[in-house]
Amino acid sequence: MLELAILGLLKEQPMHGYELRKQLSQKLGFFWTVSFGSLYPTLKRLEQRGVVKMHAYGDKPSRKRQVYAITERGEREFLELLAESAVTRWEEDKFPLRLAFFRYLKPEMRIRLLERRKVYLEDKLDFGRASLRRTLDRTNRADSYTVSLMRHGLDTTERDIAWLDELIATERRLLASADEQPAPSADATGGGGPALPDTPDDTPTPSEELQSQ
Amino acid sequence: MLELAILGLLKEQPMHGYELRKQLSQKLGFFWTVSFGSLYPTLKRLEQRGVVKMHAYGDKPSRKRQVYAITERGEREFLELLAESAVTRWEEDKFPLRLAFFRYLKPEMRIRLLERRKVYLEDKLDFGRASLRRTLDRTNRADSYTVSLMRHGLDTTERDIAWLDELIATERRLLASADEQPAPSADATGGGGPALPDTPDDTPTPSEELQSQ
DNA sequence: TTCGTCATGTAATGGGTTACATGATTAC
DNA sequence: GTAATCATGTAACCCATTACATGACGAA
Repeated sequence: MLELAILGLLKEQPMHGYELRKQLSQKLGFFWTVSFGSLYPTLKRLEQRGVVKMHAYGDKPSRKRQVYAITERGEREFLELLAESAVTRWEEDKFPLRLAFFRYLKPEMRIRLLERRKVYLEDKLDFGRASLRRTLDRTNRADSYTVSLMRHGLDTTERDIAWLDELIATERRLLASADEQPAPSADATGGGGPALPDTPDDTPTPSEELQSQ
Repeated sequence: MLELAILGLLKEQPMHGYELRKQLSQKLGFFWTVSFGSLYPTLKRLEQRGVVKMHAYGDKPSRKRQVYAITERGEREFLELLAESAVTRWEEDKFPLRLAFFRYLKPEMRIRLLERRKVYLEDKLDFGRASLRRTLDRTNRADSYTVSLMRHGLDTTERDIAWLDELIATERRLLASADEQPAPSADATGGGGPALPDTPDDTPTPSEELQSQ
């Protein structure tokens, strides 16, 4: 989780730890934060693994500032992490982070991940509905708090799925319009409202990234 | 988290570990599960702390079955845990569990907790809105996935708050009607639809539990 | 001069997980 | 007889946290 986030941010530009954390709080902070006690050791681990490399500024022990940059190996690992590979406990909390870096994936892969997520949520929904039914059957006077909680949970999951459906639909439209006119020029997405322009801030090409190897 | 859940379930009836986990999956499983590797050590810890006590059935090393029951100290600690005390990282994931045991709290305490939760969610909402604004301002073409994610997150939080408001309103109504006729008899909640009957399955008194000391 | 924020780190702890190991009992 | 489920546990690990420690720099 942390590793993916670090690599994703360093991909945009080299940074030192403190700055990294600030960006993390600003860009991903609305659903996740990290402490320094976790960040610094992780950076060292990443450096030893060779996915980032560090350059220290400031000769004195004071005024030190260790700027990290992503390496080529790092770029590769980032994409692997992002796309799937070591996926344990698939989602629930990790998914938003993935989505935040979706622009680095090919549309096909995006759709694949979105649909996987959907399957997961639908399973959750089924399980939740079964739980609710069981709870209501088990006794004529089920605990009202639990019931309310379950209903609200089901509600939320349903909305999550609907949201996913929108994302998937948009993605498909994008894919279709890209097929029509294979020229990778800008504003090919059409005018409509909630389209996904798919253009990052200050990062590589909008249409044809991914898969360094 | 686990401890609260264990105490809450043992409060209903004594059980052995395996059974405990099954109940956990059935009753709270729609938002949380535990592995045995976590459950058994926790039970031992709880026993050493004196909040549960164990009675082993089956003399041979085989056919063993260790039934745990909550102690009086356990009852006290349970209520403390449930009501607040050591509240770090207040909520987000712990709140649903609390709610599942809300019937053991006095209405006043319930309202207090619900409102605290609401404050937390409102802060989150403010923070989220600020993040979104910042993201949209920072560049004319913000990353659409992040934006969509943020909007959906805000949406979800808003609905969470609305749900909380309902719970709070119901709770207040309950409190008001209890004030009118101080007799703690049944069906004093009124007829209406989404009222909270507040009656557990096979647990103590419906209106006047809590605060053993 | 004191406070906030920049900047980096360590140590202890928390709260779980997965994988492994063991063995009895029940259902097919 | 064999597979699923009942039943308990241990060891290694994961991924984070909090609390602590250090020190420079800029602004009030």
